[in-house]
Amino acid sequence: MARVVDVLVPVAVDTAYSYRVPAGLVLEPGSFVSVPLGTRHATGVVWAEREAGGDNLKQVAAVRDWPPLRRPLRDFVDWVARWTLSPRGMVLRMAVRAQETAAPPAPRSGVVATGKPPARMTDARARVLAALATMQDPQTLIRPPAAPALSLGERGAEAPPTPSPPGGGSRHSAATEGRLDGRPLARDEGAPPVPKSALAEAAGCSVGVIDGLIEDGALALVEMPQETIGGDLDPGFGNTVLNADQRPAAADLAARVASRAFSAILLEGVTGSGKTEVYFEAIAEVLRQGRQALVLMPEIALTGEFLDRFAARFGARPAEWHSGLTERRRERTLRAVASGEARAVVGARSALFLPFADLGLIVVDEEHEGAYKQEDGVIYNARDMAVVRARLERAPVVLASATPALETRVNAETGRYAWLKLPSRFGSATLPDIATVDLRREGPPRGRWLSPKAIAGIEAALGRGEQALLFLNRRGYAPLTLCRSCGHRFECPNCSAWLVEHRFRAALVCHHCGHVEPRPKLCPECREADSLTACGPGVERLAEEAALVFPDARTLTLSSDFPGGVETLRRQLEAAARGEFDLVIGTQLVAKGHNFPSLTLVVVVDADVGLANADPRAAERTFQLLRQATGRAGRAEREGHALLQTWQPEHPVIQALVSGDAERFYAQESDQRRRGGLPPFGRLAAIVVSAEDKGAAEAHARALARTAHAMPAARGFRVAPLGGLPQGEEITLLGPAEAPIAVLRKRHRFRLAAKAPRSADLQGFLRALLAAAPPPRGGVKIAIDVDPQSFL
DNA sequence: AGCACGCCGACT
DNA sequence: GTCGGCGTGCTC
Repeated sequence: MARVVDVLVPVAVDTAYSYRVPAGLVLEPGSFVSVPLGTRHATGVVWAEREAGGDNLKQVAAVRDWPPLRRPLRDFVDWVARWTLSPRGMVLRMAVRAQETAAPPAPRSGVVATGKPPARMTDARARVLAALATMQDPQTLIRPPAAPALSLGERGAEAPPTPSPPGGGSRHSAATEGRLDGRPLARDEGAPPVPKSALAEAAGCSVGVIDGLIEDGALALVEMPQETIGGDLDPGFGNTVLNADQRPAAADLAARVASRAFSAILLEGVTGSGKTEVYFEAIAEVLRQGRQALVLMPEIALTGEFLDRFAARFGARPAEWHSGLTERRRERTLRAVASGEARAVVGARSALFLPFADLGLIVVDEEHEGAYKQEDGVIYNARDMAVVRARLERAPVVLASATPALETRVNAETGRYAWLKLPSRFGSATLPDIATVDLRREGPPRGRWLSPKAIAGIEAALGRGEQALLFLNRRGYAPLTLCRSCGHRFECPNCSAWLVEHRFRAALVCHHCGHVEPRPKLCPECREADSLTACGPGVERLAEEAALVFPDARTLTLSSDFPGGVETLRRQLEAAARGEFDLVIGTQLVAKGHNFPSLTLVVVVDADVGLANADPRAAERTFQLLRQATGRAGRAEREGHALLQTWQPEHPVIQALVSGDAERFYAQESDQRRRGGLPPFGRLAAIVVSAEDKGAAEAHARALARTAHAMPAARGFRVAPLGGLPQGEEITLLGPAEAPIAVLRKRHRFRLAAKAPRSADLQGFLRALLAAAPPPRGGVKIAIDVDPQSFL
């Protein structure tokens, strides 16, 4: 009887294929193998072994010498595939993509002095030798240039050396040497080698000069050990003094890590309460155990500040994982993660699929963030999948947030998650006091957006040498453009949303689908010239007003669509944090990005933005965003204030912000949603919607799409007739992470939405559904009973 | 996801 | 006459 293995291939198929194992080939579940697939070969993973014969099967072509995919990760792939209704191969693809695309690491080399004088001496050559002598002098040497503390690719080379922890210098080499794939290294006995590029920069010459010296025999090129990635972390490096709230929370988390068992914990703490320090203690415990920690971040691009804090606490930076890594760095990081060398990884949601050797903790920072949702391909919410992975790895998972998602709070209230609260700010800082400005009575004059109260507040803050933030979550110049003569409104041809004027770019832009058109001179409807009016403010327009009202203030306007990209944004945020600007104007990215030590006043220019959305989650979202934005004010010894400009000061969200009573707000909010027939939280559903006209149905579906959270494989479901609906109506079914997955039309027909997971499960489910309950006139309402935490 | 096969429009 | 568009269907 021939041996047979079932191999899952990273393509869009759900079943593992069977292959015959040639004699002498050693395979185990998790082994990476090359198998023939159609006309080509693919690298797949052995999912199961069998003894049964299969004579007409193709053969496994080869084994790859990659470390096998461990059981918990294989189980995770299966679980996520079922949950998201995706083919298992597509989920596997996410877990092995790194291996497939990564380039082998480039050998690192550096130069050392041979002591032999060069045949000819020039100015540049002298500078090189002098620079090398300085860089290799043990007196001036703080850390070798291969400093493992510097893990970020582009920055690694030029970043200043970090002081080494006491007794840490030798620890570094001990940690790096043993693990270099067994490759022999030309080790220099005394001075550490210096990379050519670094030496050239230090000497102020080109690499050519160094090559000349090597040619001459004055310098020698030697191989250097690879830098460590995410390793060399010291749990006792920068011990922090915790306050009375933090201490028990940190001890609780550390104990959970020590117990090596699964648990899910909501770590809820107001902005500035020191959540990060608390979960750092859990990471410290992971390091003491010699295991690995994963920290998920919603926006990895803007986490420079976090990396610095991490380095200050543990003596080195963690490994980073996100889409911006180069191929080589990706490969190095992957090896470090798989071998266990990388003890801590900070990453975007894709890091959840990394092949950790021994994962001891997952932290999901800012767990309420929408950025955790993957919206194409395999649709999932990384926050929920993190809980699943943690369970499979038998590790605790910490969900950290100042403003948890409603469903996470419900899970904490019902005891499904443990709940740690940090009620007060760190040190002497207190939460900012929040007041409203009633735009009906004390608003600005027509065409202006800053109320007298806001202006007075800003002037006072600037007068004291403090910073003020104007927060308006609306990009562009004006959200609506209309014709004064005929009333024509500019709408998007694709999605019927208003087109937003961007004056810097001289364009009208749809923020929904990205459609862009130039701003015309004439009204396209009535051909009238100069009749187009901008209505309402965006940050660009606010910047215009601020320049008028505060001509002397150093003002910075930030918006995610400004040219220059992430790097520019990061630099500007850092400059603002250093106090190089008096007045910062920005969209939600300033609410999240950074701490501003001298910021004492936040003016929310239009607190009603977002409240009018059809999105049933609008209130929750607005509460989270404004609480975060206003929380930027007041640090350390200075008191913070916030002003909310609003047309509806009595609105529950505004009231909750002013009173600071989050508890009551969350309670009201979940009550209200239950009464509105929305799925009770903690048991989220895929929803099929229906309404009078197609446009409204779609709008409603889209809004609900933002609310539903996940969908299991076709488990129990209920069908209820709506009745009395017009013929020809479309009904949209929502799936994992709130994506529309199918549109039901008329009677038994349905088509999958563009982004729908293409699994047999889903199609079979829909067919079964429609067969079991033929839609009544007009349509059906389908609620798929989903419990995203049903695994607990 | 790839990659084949397959059946209709404008080009060397 | 063929090169090539991307629609459909399959991969042990």
